[in-house]
Amino acid sequence: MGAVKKSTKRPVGRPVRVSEDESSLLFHALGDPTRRAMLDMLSAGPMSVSGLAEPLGITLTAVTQHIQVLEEAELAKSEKVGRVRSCRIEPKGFDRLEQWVHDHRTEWERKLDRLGAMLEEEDGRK
Amino acid sequence: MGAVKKSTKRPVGRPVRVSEDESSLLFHALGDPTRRAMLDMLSAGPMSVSGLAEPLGITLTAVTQHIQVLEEAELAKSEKVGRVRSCRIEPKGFDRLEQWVHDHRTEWERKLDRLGAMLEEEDGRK
DNA sequence: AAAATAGTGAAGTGGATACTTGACAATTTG
DNA sequence: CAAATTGTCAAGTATCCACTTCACTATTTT
Repeated sequence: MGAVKKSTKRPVGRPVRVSEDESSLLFHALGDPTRRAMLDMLSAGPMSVSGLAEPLGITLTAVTQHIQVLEEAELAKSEKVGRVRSCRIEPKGFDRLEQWVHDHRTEWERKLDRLGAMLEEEDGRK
Repeated sequence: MGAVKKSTKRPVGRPVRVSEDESSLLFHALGDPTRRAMLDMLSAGPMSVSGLAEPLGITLTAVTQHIQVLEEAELAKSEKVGRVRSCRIEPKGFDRLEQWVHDHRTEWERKLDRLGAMLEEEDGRK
């Protein structure tokens, strides 16, 4: 029986998710059209889970799951009053998105300007 | 032999993706930390696939796949010169993100202001 | 031309995700 | 209280997705 070889191989398949950073949570939450539709509905005012579920044509359970994702991203909030869970938009996540856009605009755009200049130079040289 | 019942059941499991809208492509692309890291690297200037792969500690294949996702979202562009594929940032996707944020800010924020007013009213009433 | 470099394509792996169902719990309503 | 309403929990399913490996092609370099 040979010694057990210490596997040097990297694991195959999707890497284990250790802990998700805020940006990933945010973009992931917004990446689903159903969730974006929910946010749009909520932009008209707070709604119950069933109020959201019916026009979307999905089950209450599905809506609850989506709400959870939105809450993790701080794009929505919900609280239970009686037997009804009332959902509403929360601005935090949206603010964070704006912040991200702002931060990266400055960072990338400077480069893009430089790039534009480079391309113009090339064109001129041709 | 009974007639084959026309299944009224909704299909179970993840719905098959038909065609993805631009927003989903965009948010999905940005939802992955590796891809965001790639964009940050590219913000310093164009890089080859292997140039990206090495510091990220993933295979060339993985990088190529990520680049494809970024290209679909119009966040990056790449072209092959000789045996090297040179990748760079493309502004279109980013512009679209800004547009999305802008559109939804007006739409949601109006509501949030109204909501804020309502809450203040409630507090005052209490 | 041989060897090294850079990338591509197809196929596979396993965790994540977007749903469902069905059984149950809690709150209203008749 | 019984029935209806509203939601929750646990578990299951099909698909997606972020990787990998391996075999291969195309371009430099020596």
